[in-house]
Amino acid sequence: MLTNARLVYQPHDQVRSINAALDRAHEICETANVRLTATREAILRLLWQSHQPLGAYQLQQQLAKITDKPVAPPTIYRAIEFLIDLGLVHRIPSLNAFIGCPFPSSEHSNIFLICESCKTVAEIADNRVNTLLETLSDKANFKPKSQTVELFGLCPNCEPGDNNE
Amino acid sequence: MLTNARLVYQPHDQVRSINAALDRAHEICETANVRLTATREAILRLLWQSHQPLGAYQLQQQLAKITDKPVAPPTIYRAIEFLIDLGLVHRIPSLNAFIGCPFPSSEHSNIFLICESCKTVAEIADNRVNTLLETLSDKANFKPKSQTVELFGLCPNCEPGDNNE
DNA sequence: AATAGTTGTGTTATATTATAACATACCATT
DNA sequence: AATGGTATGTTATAATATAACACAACTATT
Repeated sequence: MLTNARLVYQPHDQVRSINAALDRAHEICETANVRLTATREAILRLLWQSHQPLGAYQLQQQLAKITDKPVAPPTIYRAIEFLIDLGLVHRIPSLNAFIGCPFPSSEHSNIFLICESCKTVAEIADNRVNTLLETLSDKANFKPKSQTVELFGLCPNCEPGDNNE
Repeated sequence: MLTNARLVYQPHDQVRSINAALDRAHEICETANVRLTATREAILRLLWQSHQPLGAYQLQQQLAKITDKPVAPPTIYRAIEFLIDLGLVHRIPSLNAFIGCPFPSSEHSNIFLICESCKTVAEIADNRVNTLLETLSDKANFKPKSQTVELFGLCPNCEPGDNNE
């Protein structure tokens, strides 16, 4: 099982992990022979900085603060699309929002743990889920291509009682 | 495993199954001591008739055809919310659309098989998925309350080659 | 059957999310 | 510096969803 739950739910060295991730993103773009432009990188950074998913218009506002040159929705959506195609960002359909993918490049199954209280989202990848879903699809003669799994509930920090030990 | 896949993917007696389902819906409402008004029932019927999920504005259009008295979005959304709360209808977040639940009242896990070609949606309920997701949540100290699982792919009728035998 | 309380709908306006269409700028290669 | 591809700017608008308040309809009790 692959997960960023510990990272998300506990304090850690944000800057360092983000820089490492950005390096990784640059590599990925180089390999794919596409450009991680300033706007795209800025949006990726914002999404990775936030453990809460951000909507397109939230991203627009945040960008405005940093770059003083306001950016219009189409640009935001185009950058997001670019990042999603590379597997660097995920869309969370039930929230109309986006979040940085903690383990890009790994083939995985997009299981999101969405905290209904603090809105924090962690991600899990687990092959057993894929396997099981494929088995079930098979029985229905359905050929799955991709999937989204969203769990709504309470993260350890918001769960009353025995918190994250 | 509970599923309506066969029903969705193969021709069957629509009218009869819908009437049975509506009877069931009336029962449920009676039990819950709430009212299945004309608008609500009409929307439920439309959703059950369609194996493709319908958006709120599509429902509005379809309703307009039947009732000649046009209904505004808030009414549509209110009816949908009502039906969702009763478990008679599901929202499919990635499509911003709604679909009738084939097995209301059963506690289940909302696994949607969404055909990318014909847009048909079948539903599966399977406890193993729930169990597995609960196990994974546990490891991350996450307490799940509800979930949505969406699979995108091809239904047997759209899958090239060996079709639904 | 009148009343009061609750629930449902009508109505208007508007918020929020997302995209279409076309123009311009940027960047790499020749 | 001309070309072709990629990225962004710009304007307008589509599509989805909700807020706020008024009115109507149903329900239960008198």
